[in-house]
Amino acid sequence: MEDLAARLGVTKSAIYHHFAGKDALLAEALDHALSGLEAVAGQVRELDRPAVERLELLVRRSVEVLVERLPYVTLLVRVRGNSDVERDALARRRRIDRLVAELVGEAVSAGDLRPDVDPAVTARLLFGLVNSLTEWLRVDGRHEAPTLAAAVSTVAFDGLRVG
Amino acid sequence: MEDLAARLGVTKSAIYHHFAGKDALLAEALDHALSGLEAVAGQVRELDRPAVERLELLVRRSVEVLVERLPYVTLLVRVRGNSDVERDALARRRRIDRLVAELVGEAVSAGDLRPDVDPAVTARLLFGLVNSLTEWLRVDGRHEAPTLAAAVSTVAFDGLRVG
DNA sequence: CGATTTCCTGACCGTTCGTTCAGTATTGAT
DNA sequence: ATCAATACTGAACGAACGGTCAGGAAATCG
Repeated sequence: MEDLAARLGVTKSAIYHHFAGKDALLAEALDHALSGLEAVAGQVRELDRPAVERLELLVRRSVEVLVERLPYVTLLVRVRGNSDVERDALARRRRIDRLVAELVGEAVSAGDLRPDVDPAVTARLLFGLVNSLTEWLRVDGRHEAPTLAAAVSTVAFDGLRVG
Repeated sequence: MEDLAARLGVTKSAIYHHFAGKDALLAEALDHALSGLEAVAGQVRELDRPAVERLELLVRRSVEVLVERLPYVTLLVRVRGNSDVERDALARRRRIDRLVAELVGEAVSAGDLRPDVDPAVTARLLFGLVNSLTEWLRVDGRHEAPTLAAAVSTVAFDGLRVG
């Protein structure tokens, strides 16, 4: 809170004028990440297309949300459940993860995704890949969201190897 | 330190009998992760094989080290550089990342990896994928290291899609 | 203009947490 | 049995940190 206040050029008290406490501040920030991700999840869920296509769209849109709301998603992926607020965020995240797992399962059943890798593992690797962007991405114009989304999608679905 | 002491069933002072301080403890733990990863990096570097093969071997071996030393690698990937010890660890990690980037570059030049994705991005996605295992992996016998290494390698190099 | 709400400061409180240290068992070698 | 090294405990210290509160500018409105 002190660092944050210093960065804002105000005192800690000023922050407490606008937010009930550290937790409330965290909750708002996490909600900004989660609401974006939940929006694309809902959007994808209602789509009347094969599971693979919906999954790929979910991945691409998630990357776009991640780029657009990078600081908030970065915060989200670092949450470990050390407080009620964090546990609530994890619960919301898990709901999205479940959608991913479902789509992977459907896509495997439909014969569009390889069945030789455990679907549960596939789902986790898929979003591990997406979320790993927060480890190095900087919004400096060097990486456009759609380009990055395409790269992630290509690597995940088609692999790095040629031929 | 308090939590740690409690978990060990001793007082905090007992820890300070064996370690100079929190930083020294962290340094040893991080070194245990880094030495393992550096070992496979060195092993791969000396191999006289095509870059793709060396890269794939590096990925598989890294997954095995990650599984074998899970708590330590988990610690490592959470380090952000908030102290000298953490910055030293990051520097060592970056050296390994550079090897990955070099191998990806070579493999692309050799025509074995797709050139339509920025090699720097490819390298980061590749190890983002590997390191994302720390987010959910639990060593409970449900996931054998070689199986997991194969899954990661398959997804990264051949992709999820069939055909 | 005055009144009220909004925004913010500065000082302070209580807790947490890494660390220190004097003293005490425990172990092992001679 | 003696001595010394080793392995701790318990109490305390001090800095860091989240949070509170009385009061004062600054903006807003009738």
